[in-house]
Amino acid sequence: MLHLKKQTRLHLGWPEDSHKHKDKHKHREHSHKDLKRDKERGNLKNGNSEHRSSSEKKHREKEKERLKHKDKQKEEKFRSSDGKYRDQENGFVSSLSVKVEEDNGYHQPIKHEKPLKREREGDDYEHKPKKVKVDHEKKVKRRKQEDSDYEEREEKKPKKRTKEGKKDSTGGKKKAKNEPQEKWKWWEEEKYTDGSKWRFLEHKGPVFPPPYEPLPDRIRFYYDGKAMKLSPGAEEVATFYAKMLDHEYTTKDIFRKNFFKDWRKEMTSEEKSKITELKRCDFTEMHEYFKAQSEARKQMSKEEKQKIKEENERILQEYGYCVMDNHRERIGNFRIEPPGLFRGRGDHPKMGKLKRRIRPQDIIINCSKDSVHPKAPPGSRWKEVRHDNKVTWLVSWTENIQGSIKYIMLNPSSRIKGEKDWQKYETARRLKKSVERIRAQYREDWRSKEMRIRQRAVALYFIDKLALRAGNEKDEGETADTVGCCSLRVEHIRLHPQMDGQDYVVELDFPGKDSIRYYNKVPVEKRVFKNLQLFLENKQGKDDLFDRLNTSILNKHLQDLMDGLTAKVFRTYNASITLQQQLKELSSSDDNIPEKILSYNRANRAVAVLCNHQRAPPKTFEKSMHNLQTKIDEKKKQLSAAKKELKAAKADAKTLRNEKSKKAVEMKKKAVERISEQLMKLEVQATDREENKQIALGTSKLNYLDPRISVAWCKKWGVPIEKIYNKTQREKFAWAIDMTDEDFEF
DNA sequence: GCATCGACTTAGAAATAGGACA
DNA sequence: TGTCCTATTTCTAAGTCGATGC
Repeated sequence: MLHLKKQTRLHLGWPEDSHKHKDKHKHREHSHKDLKRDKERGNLKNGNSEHRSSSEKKHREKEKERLKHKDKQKEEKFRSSDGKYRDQENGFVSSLSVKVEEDNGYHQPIKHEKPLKREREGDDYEHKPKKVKVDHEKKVKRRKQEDSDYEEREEKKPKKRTKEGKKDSTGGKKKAKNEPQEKWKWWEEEKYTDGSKWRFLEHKGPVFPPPYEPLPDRIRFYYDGKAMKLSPGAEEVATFYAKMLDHEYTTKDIFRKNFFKDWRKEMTSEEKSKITELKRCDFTEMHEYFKAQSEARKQMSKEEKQKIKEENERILQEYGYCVMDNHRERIGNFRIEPPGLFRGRGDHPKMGKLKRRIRPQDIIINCSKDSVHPKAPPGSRWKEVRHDNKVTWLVSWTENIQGSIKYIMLNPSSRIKGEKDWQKYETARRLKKSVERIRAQYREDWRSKEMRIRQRAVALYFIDKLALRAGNEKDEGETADTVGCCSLRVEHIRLHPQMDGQDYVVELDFPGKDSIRYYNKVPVEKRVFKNLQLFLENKQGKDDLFDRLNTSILNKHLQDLMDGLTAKVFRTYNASITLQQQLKELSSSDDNIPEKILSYNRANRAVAVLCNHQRAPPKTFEKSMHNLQTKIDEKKKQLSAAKKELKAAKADAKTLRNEKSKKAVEMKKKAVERISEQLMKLEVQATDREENKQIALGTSKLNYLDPRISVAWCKKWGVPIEKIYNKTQREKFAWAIDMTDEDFEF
């Protein structure tokens, strides 16, 4: 059983490994600290474990025992202190002021405009009985039928657009809210097979951030201690910095340097000649002003807050939805990113640079030719309006930091996202069928005569076993120095023929995505170890470990092994299969709902550890733990008092020997049991929270775990789905919730 | 074969909402 | 009713991977 202990990296289901290295693979730790913890607490149960304890009772006793002796030692930090990786300490960021949009020539929500044309979900859609799969022929037939339906519908469109649209301007949301049963089951329909993403797309375009509002005259900027009025352009950029004064970013040299350089570009020549050093600038008055503003916002009356809320809701209704193929779908991010200072993660060479304001002439609109095109704000034009139904985005622009394209796309609850998500898990399930063959293949390849094949095989082993990311090459100097599997360098790996009583231990230590540190010591098979030794020969720290490999080569090979297979499918597969295995092992019919949920969270946590999903400990973590501890202490006192009372009652019963006193004993006994139970729950909660301190569950839940596993589990064990998925998550996974039976197997 | 681009998914932090509690 | 926490939502950076062009 998985005991109440710190989570360690799981051992995935590896038959070949287990028969060859049974004992060694027990220790697939996540870090030094986990290694230590494991030693202290025994290993996390793994998928192949032969030591599954059968009794839940035993488990609970052990749990209690462990809790009693819980090691209070502070956790060793995941991150190294050499500044190479992201410091996850949260700094405070002063929030931007919220302003009501004004007409500045930019797009802003316009009241009482012609309402968005909306055809209710299901208007034309013929509801079909629930089913999980449709066979191919049927699918094609259906899609064809739909296409002709579509054409018919499209013909009717213009009329509806003007008439019905107006009539239905505000009713849509209410209707949707009141009648959730009307939700469109896109998963019962056919997918497009021609590569197109939609047939009809209509939307209102993006919402621009409010224009810059100059500071009141009383708020001054000081240079060399002297007040100085800045030009509006320079002042705006200065406010970006002023707002971040409390943030750790402003202590970083690169950030300051980049900011100052870009700021000077916005200055008048006079300002430029005066302001030559950042350290002589004093933004504190501005900073205080924004802090006061944010405070004032918090102090707003209920009515004021309500008004803002209503206004936001109105904007959401108007701009937050589009019509795609006859269905009103929620847009994910319909607001244009406001200007500010770039917050790159880790040691990002561009942090602090000015992220410029996006104007309508920067924007490309994508919509149907025959839709009502979004209007550019008065006095402006879009860069382009195109009609590309081979893509899913509605709006795009090029950002000025990396020169990359940003998009406005649909919400995860939309058909277009959901279909893709579903497909992703189906690919992972196909991998399940092929994984043994693929593993056998790469094991064979470890012995290849060709170096490139050996490298490919060892890299794939890491991707499979450790759920590493592929690791594309990155532009040096343009982004933070992070790596994935294929881009690992010599400096990221150490080989230990023997370590902590284990043979062939590989120590991995590198900055991964978002500069999150990956640290792991893992015993590998001898052949892998020998290969790694070979790869390292005559190389320096900065050299690539896999110099004959890149993600393109790897993915091409994977494509040959299985249709649709890429490196990231392994992460999805291993995450989902781990969840399923863990849920099987941890769930017990003896458990009550909270205990079952705890098991679920543990299974989820096992995946998060596997995928190295870390988070900064919440700012209030220590405090909240302290509060919980206080509750526990109080409960303990209560328990000892109850025990005393029980003892006294027993003594009474012994002397009195009557029914009443016997009853009293029973009552007191029950009280003791009840309080014990409550205490245990609190302690479990504390452990759960402690275990979660630096682990983020959300990412895996949202992106890696086939929701059907969770839905099936909920159904099987009678756990309400709401306990596992919140509203947003239920919307995203509506397809899985609707189609999954309790016997679903990933 | 490579560099670059474009589209899309995955990611943690920050902002905000809302519920528990005094 | 206000305050404090936690949970949820929003935001946008940072990945993956296929297409394209030379």
